[in-house]
Amino acid sequence: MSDHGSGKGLKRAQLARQTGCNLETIRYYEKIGMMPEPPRTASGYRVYDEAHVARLRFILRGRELGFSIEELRGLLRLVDRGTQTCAEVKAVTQQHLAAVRAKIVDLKRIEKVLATTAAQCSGKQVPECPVLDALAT
Amino acid sequence: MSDHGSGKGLKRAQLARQTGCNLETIRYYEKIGMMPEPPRTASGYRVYDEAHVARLRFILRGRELGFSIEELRGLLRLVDRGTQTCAEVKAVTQQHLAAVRAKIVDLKRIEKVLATTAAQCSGKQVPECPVLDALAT
DNA sequence: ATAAGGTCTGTAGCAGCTACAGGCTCAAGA
DNA sequence: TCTTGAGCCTGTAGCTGCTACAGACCTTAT
Repeated sequence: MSDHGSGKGLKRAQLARQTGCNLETIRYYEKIGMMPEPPRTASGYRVYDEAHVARLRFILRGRELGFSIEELRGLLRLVDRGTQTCAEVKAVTQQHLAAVRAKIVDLKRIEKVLATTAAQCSGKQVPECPVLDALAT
Repeated sequence: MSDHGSGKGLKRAQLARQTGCNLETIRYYEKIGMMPEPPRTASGYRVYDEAHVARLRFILRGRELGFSIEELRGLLRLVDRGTQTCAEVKAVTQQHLAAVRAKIVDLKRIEKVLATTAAQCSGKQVPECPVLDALAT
């Protein structure tokens, strides 16, 4: 009763390899309901198909773009419902885009402080340091 | 045997107010060794002085600038040793600056993808959406 | 005397994974 | 056939940096 890999199904490690996802993360996404529970072999091994590959790719790509799990859950709900509209998806995306832009602004502010402060450092073997002064402010 | 607030010492809530730090975070910083254990009143209340205020401000400012706890621990070790040099501090700072810049680059890339994709959305009540296509890629 | 507030402790929770330990199962070699 | 080693299974603990309780004590005001 062996179910060795010549059929169409993928085992977890194969899915991981195909998508570049960490092995354990796949199980995690299943646990939190982002990935559907796949069918199992008689001995309990998970068996994935192309739809699983596509969904996992979707999730990973979304994460790469910085969507939170909750945001992705929202998008996936729309997709799963099958009645999503471009308008709905666009709204989620633009909200996320705004958050990304805000983060960029924040980091640029930080960058400026760090850069100008570090530029004032003598870099010498002396105890006085403008960075410490800046932090002590 | 009351130790009410007319002396120089601050209680935890007062330190929190003076620094803008969350009440519980102070205890957390103590637990992880970022803040020294302050003296206590006879009944066990923590009593802080100006040095504690300065140190907490240092930590909070560092966090604001995105230094990790470990990075700050490094800086504080240098400071506590009392023999830090400008060169040492500068090294930590520039390393962090590089990380911040890398994050900015990353977010800008993300921003571009999101912006250009969202710009292609019709925003209509139709199921097709370029964002979903982009995610499915 | 008592009620309301502050403080104390330890512990659990958040995001988003990642990494075990301990036990099956499976394919292949001796 | 037996055994070895890899792979899979489960549950749970760890990571970062907090934040928020619960339940017990202390302090202050009335």
